[in-house]
Amino acid sequence: MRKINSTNALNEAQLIRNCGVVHALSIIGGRWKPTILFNLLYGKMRYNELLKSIPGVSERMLIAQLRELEQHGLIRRIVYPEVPPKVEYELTTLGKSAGPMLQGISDWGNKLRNKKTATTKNAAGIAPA
Amino acid sequence: MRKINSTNALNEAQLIRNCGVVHALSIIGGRWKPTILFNLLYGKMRYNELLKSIPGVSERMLIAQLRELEQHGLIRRIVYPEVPPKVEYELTTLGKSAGPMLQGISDWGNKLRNKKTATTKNAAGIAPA
DNA sequence: GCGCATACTTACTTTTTTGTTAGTACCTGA
DNA sequence: TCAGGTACTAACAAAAAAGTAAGTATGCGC
Repeated sequence: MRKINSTNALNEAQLIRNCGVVHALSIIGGRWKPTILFNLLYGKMRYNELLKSIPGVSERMLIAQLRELEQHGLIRRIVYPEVPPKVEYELTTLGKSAGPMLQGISDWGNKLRNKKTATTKNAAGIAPA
Repeated sequence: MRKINSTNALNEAQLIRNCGVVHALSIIGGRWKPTILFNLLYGKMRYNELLKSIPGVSERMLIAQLRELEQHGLIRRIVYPEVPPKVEYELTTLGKSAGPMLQGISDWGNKLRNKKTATTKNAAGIAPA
């Protein structure tokens, strides 16, 4: 849980106030949020669909990240009063507005990875597996 | 320290491989890196200058982040063989290439903050301090 | 030979994030 | 009445990130 008076928390709060990047990353950063957002860029998804399409997430983590994204207004939770339950998640306008930025970050990250692979080519010019 | 076989580390490694955003954030994310990079966008800086211009960093943290940025090839460490020592840090080409991306993230973060402030206006239309 | 300045290291503690496991609630159809 | 499907929740444990405090090396000027 967060200790609001730890140096750690105070530093973070101050950086969030002063640095747009830190602020943005506090909202879209973290282990699973980028992947969740990318999934939702293509349209609504149910909880179980997300769970299956993100290899490695635990239910706890998925729910936690969804809750945070919802609190920050990036996604909307749509509950259908059925049994068995049905819940869908979709991006809000704000969430969609993060799309180009995410794409920009993704492009930079991928370019970097390709560059690295290229640099590590062996004599035959074949990138390692 | 990192335990290379923890689920945590394995999940991270897998996401870094598959998601450009996670990959990029593993390099430019974290508490202090964005601020360091922004400082260096304007030119070379000495260790002590960085320390003073980033309120709240400890020496340990600053050094650790500088080392990581150096290892990832975003910055270059220039040592002048003088006494007292003089060390400068500057962005490499790769580091500079992160500039527009950082700006994009920053813009999104700042826009979000302004929007929030605007929404929290009181009846007189004056944003709270 | 002692303190000063710079750029770090090291050992250790606290805080935060992430993961594991075992539940809960609800109605349905067999 | 009992398993099945869906979307969670809660208690706890492990790992990672961040912070604290004290120390190191070097040559210079006094």
